[in-house]
Amino acid sequence: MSEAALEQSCDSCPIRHRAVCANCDADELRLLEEIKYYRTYESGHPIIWAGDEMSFVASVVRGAATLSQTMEDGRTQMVGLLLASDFIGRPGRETSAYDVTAVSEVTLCCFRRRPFEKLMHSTPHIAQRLLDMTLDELDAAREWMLILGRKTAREKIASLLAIVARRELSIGLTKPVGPVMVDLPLTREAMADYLGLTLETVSRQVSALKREGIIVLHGKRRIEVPDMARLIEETGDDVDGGVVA
Amino acid sequence: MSEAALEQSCDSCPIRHRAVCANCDADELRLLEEIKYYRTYESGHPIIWAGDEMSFVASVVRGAATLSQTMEDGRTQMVGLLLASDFIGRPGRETSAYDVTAVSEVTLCCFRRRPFEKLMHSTPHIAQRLLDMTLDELDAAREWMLILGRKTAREKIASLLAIVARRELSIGLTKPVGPVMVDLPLTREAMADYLGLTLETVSRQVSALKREGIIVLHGKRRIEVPDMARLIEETGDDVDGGVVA
DNA sequence: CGAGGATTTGAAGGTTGTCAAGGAGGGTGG
DNA sequence: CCACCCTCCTTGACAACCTTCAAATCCTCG
Repeated sequence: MSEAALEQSCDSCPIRHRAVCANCDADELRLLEEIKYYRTYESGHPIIWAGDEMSFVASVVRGAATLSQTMEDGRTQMVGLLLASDFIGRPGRETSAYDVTAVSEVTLCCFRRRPFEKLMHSTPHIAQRLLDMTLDELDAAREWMLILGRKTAREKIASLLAIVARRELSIGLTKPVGPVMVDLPLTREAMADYLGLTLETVSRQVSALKREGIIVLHGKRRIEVPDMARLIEETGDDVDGGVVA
Repeated sequence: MSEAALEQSCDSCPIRHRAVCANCDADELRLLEEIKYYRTYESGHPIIWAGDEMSFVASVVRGAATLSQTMEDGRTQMVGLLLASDFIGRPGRETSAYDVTAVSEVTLCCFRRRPFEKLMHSTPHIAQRLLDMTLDELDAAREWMLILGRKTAREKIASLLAIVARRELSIGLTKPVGPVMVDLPLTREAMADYLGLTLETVSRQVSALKREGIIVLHGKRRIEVPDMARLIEETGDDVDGGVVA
């Protein structure tokens, strides 16, 4: 990791209105700024290992990171995909329960843990926002449980693409009609760890969707979805938007 | 469902110190008592359907309920097991995202949703406690993701039994050493819906664990674990307590 | 005792995992 | 500038685990 020396004001922060600080007023922001610092991690590098002491909690400012668990024999399961504005760490807990890894260059806005916890008690705005974000994450985790437990390999792939596409749409990176471009910052192995599959199965199913024209690959990581409705049919979900996250 | 006419005071409530009201002082409890009422559901009966308007949120006082999602073609996945002191509903959301079903006779302590939401804003103790509980649920959901995505059928069964056993231990229903008795309020089908398996596979794996002496059945739903350590070996988890929930 | 649901068990088949080899792309050094 | 290497990806053959389909047994309740 590298220390980003620059002091950056919260006013110009790109995640100011979506992160854990979204509900804070000017005074509260000032308190946060006293305990915050930036840190950048290179793609592929670890941010925290499971069991490590967490000296900070943080917001993802830019880039993507994954949350994963690994069993003794090496089987690993991703349990979260952290994008801009997502929160890392659990107030009140000393150590991380998961591995956190940068999957692209990631910039974090870190808060020293102890002062942050104290601040949470004195400023309900932070705790309120964190509760909302945690409830959203819980819904997302439960949607994943359905995907992991009950969907076929093909449906899993389609679901992952649909979820990422939907998120890109919601941020406004693409228009809601016509072909959608999806930038997947994940290797085949990472996709497999997400979906509870092997990388070979992922590769086969991606190839199948490509053969059938449901997706078009532009390079390995850039995917075009000519017809979003057709992709969503492949997810197995209720067509009229029954999905949560 | 049936209305439980009895007025019950919070003072004698069995979940007083573990539910969403755990952090409340006497004054706050009085406010809660004004908007609370009890309701009982019979085993097998629905409490809420996904998409229904939620007029209340609630704490489970007694019994067990499940949270589940169902796909169009009938595949269902359980995403939560609600036991005594667990919270039902999401403040700020009008409708339920999941089916909630009683799997044993269940008594709920219900709060009308609107007043509860207002109370949450004025009394941080409630929001704080709810945040803690939600973070615990998120950890539990993520543990399930590992189970669903990466474990074998045998490991899944062992994990489910271990989780319920651990929970019974934490409530103090059994002693931490020697044989542990687990009361599983789930049919084989419900277990299957939990673990992302078919009921036949569940039955086969339970039989296998029984044959090998890792568990002893007393009737269909009551399970004895002679040696907890041996069961935990079968879960595939790190032996020295690496599991969260 | 009979009915119906829950559970167990068996046999066959399919989806996904495992093992293995080869291909594509990008960066480095001669 | 090109050969080489490394990583990621693709594809094939086979095996394993789990599901599906089917039937028998157990259990509870009227």
